[in-house]
Amino acid sequence: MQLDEAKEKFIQQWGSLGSNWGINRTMAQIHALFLINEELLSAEDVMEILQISRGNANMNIRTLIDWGLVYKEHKTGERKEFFRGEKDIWKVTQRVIKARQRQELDPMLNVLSQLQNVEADKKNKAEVEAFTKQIKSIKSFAELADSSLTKISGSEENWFLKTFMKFIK
Amino acid sequence: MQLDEAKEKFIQQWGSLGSNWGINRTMAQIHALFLINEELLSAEDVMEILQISRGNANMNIRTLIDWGLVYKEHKTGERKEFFRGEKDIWKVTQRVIKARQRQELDPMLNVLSQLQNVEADKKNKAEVEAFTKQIKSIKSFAELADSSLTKISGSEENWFLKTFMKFIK
DNA sequence: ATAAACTTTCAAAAAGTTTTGAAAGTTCAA
DNA sequence: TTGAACTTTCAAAACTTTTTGAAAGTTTAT
Repeated sequence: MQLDEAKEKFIQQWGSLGSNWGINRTMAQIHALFLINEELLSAEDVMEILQISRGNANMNIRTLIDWGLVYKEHKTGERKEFFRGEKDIWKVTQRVIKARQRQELDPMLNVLSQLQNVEADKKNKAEVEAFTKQIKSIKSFAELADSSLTKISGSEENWFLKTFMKFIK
Repeated sequence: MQLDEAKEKFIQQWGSLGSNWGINRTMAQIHALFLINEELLSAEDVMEILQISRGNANMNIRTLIDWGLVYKEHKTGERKEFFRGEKDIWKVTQRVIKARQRQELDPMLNVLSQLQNVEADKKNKAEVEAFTKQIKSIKSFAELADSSLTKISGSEENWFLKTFMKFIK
């Protein structure tokens, strides 16, 4: 396979992976581009390489910066902003976990807490009890997942490798 | 909060969680309904409770059965098919992991393998080397994730609890 | 203070995904 | 074998999300 073809294929695959996981395709594609691109790129470069509009490129680069997956950089003598990607796939994983944990798990835990307080009356006592029990079990699990993810996203790669290497036997 | 309101809220939240993670909203809502519903339900019941069409209900119930999150059951004397949900949130997690691993991680690993064989020529030797190195590192990580997930999805809840309890300190 | 060079926003358009419901298919009791 | 009772399919419609690009905003060198 030729290098250009391989790059294209990687970008497409990463894009479709993202889009299957609720991350917009273009954002994932821009991220893929930065993962395999050694040079600094401007917003304009990204627009050209991926054939996307200015607004789209800008918005998604901003989000990638927010997530800590892309860094802003200045070339001396240039007005334009340049960007480079975080290349370390372990750091990438940690930052994606962090962003999505805040976005999804936190609101879920919030709702689950609210749902633990359901009023019962004579008629539906048993049903309310069953509901409350199930919500409690889901909430406990979500809390376990939450702290596991927090631990993972705050730890050194080395710790992770050691732990998981052991644990996958 | 009243029970009905709480159920409704849970179904909505589970639906939006699903839809943020690339699982269609209705499928997640049907799943939520089965998570908190003790009785057997027919396709018709699901249609009525969630106010969705026959085709939609049928298609998503089938997928939930495929994933191992809903079971088909027969009531004696009834022609109609009835369904009940898997209630154990740990089993639910394992089965979701398995389904999505097959759907997403396997194709990704596949593409990454292909991308390791890029032809270099005089001109772009260094660039090809950098690309191959990065792909290799992404692939190693994906393989680690894959085996971790396989281990998790094949293990007992108890093992999981013990391991993670220890590990979150 | 100006204007050139850039970045950001946002409403409308396009693209993508999900849902509907009528029609086709299947199953089962008689 | 029939037909009633159900399940499944699929093309079109509805809905949701993403993308565009022109206009507004910002920054910087002079």
